[in-house]
Amino acid sequence: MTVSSDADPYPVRMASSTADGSGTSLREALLDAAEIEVGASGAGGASLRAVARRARVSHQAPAYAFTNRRGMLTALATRYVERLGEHLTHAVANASDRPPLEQLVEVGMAYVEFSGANPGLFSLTASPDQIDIDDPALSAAREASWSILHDVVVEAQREGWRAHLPAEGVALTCWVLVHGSAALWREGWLAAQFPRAELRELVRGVLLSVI
Amino acid sequence: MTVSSDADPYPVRMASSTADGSGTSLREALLDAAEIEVGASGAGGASLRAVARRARVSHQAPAYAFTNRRGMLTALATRYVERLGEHLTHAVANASDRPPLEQLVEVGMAYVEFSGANPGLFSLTASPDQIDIDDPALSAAREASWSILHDVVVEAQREGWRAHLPAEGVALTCWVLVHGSAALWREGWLAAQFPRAELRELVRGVLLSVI
DNA sequence: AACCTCGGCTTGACACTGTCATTCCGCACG
DNA sequence: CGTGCGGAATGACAGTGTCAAGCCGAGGTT
Repeated sequence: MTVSSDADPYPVRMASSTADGSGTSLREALLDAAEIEVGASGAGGASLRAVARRARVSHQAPAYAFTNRRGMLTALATRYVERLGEHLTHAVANASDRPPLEQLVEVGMAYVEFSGANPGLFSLTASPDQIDIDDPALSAAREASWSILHDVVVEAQREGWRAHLPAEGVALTCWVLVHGSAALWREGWLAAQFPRAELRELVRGVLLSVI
Repeated sequence: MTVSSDADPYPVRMASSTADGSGTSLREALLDAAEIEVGASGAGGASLRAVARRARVSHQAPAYAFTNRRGMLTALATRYVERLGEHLTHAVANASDRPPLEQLVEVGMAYVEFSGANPGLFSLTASPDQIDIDDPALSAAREASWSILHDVVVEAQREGWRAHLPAEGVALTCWVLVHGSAALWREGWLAAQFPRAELRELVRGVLLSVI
């Protein structure tokens, strides 16, 4: 049931110095394994030992690298939020030649699409009992993503859209809309009321009804 | 570390017939225990055996009653959503003498307040890998809660508010707003940008900016 | 060259968990 | 009086997270 017999348990170990840029250190390899594990078994399904097996290291290596299961999942959530930020940045760049309000919709769509493409990681990020939501790196990644949306809102306000409202409040409303849509979809609330609705169309409708 | 020595392991067992209304059957007692457990240890912290110990039954009783850990958590999430519906109903009733738009705000506030008062259960409901989001009872409870909000929206539209838009879409937008606010708050996204903001004021602002 | 040191990883152990299989027991019915 | 039978208890087992200890090779010191 497990692996075939016993063939060289830990085949390769690279120099740990992590100084050169040859390959990512063990932490990155473990996060890669954890991401696959989360994608396959859900947010709570990534066990330290399963990750260790996939990365072909000892069962304690992930716990040593991240101090904790919680630490490992927090690092994974952080990486997800960082990549979310990159995704949003690309969305803004791709729509840079269009009016700011359409850029805003595009950012929102990118947010929802990215969460829909990574349901396990999205749920993990939404599991305060599995990760440390006060982790500094995670908070920094969140702020980076937030600032992207915030800048687009400021740009739209410069064109007169809701210019009389504070940018933080407007950006928060937009953030709430896209995050709420993604969360409701993921959690199954929309299956009954909107059975055949595509997430993309649904969010576009919600966004446009407010904008 | 565990319980003190060994004093009569399973003190009381009531007739299982569940026919009369003396006390709730074992299922309800187990759900009570599970709710305490979730409140203390988070959504993922409620183990079958901890629930069994708290309810003073054998370690297998919860699994037998709910077939599964997943089944137990699904039943708990269902009870949360049912109570959420009751809470929303009360909020509507308490604001029945006010204009529909204010009723709408009150329902939204009630939603957020209820989730804030039960953070563990809210997170549980938002954990698709721990519960069965397609469970019929859970879906029914969701639809009941949804219909409350939907009715308030219809009432507001009857007064002319967004009367030209489909009620489902408007209600969805409101739902997304309140759920998104509650989720972002719970998941720690707002701690950095809005450090001293109270959830209640924050949601009121978001709701009013859209309405 | 021999020795030490130390960080990164492994090994071993333990309590705890979810689930399967089996057993127990009170109660309605023949 | 048996006698099923269903709800619950007991036993067992593989997995899991984490603590503690051991290993081992690279780098410095003498």
